[in-house]
Amino acid sequence: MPDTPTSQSVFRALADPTRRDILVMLRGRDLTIAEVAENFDMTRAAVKKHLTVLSDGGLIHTTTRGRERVNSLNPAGIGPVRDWFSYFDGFWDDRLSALKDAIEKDRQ
Amino acid sequence: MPDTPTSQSVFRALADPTRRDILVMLRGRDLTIAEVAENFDMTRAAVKKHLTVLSDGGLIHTTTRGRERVNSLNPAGIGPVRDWFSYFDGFWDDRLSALKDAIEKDRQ
DNA sequence: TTGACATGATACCAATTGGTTTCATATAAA
DNA sequence: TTTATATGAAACCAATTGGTATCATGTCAA
Repeated sequence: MPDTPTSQSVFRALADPTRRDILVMLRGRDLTIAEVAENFDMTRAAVKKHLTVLSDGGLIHTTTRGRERVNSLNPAGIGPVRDWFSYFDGFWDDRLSALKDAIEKDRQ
Repeated sequence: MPDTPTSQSVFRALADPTRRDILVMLRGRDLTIAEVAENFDMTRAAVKKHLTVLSDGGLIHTTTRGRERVNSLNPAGIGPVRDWFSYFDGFWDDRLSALKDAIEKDRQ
């Protein structure tokens, strides 16, 4: 049983481009480790490590199917990131809107 | 002039807890390097490095005020992250809704 | 059972990262 | 002008990271 994902483990998981690509891949369908590894120019062992980091971050979960391990996106995994970004509610959005308005105005 | 921030530079900037804390700090008001550094148990030089990474990621921008450098949040900086997450539009949200519905149903 | 396959786990390595110290430079203030 | 302040920059260091190769374990198939 992994620890409950912390903000740190999620942000860390998202920090690597290979891991972000894996997430995009899993968006379509669940994949075994070997299937994920086919898409990269690195060993299965390296891919396995990335999958472990993604799992620690709660962004995927893994089930056993015979001798295979099937990796799936965890839809709730993004939660801590959303939560963290909520610190900026009323900042990013407000200022972004203000920026858009300013650009609009500038065009006229 | 820094390079245009890539997804990678933004995600990398967000991966460190100190840097995320700095962003939260800057939410309230703009701060000089020394002011930011007061809040951490590390040297100004270390804080400066973090600020450079945040700047490379386009999450802050810096202006000169005499001998001081004032750091401010860049509201547009979060853009690449939003863009990347849009790969999952119709996944995270849909499945989260489905999950919520399932939980609701289970309660009844 | 025996062999092939899918994965787990470990040791190892080079590059990156987050931190330090030290020194140089530019601006403010006495 | 002299001195203190705020920052920039570089050299250096230990820990972490992303990768490899190797070997052990568990499962499927003939």
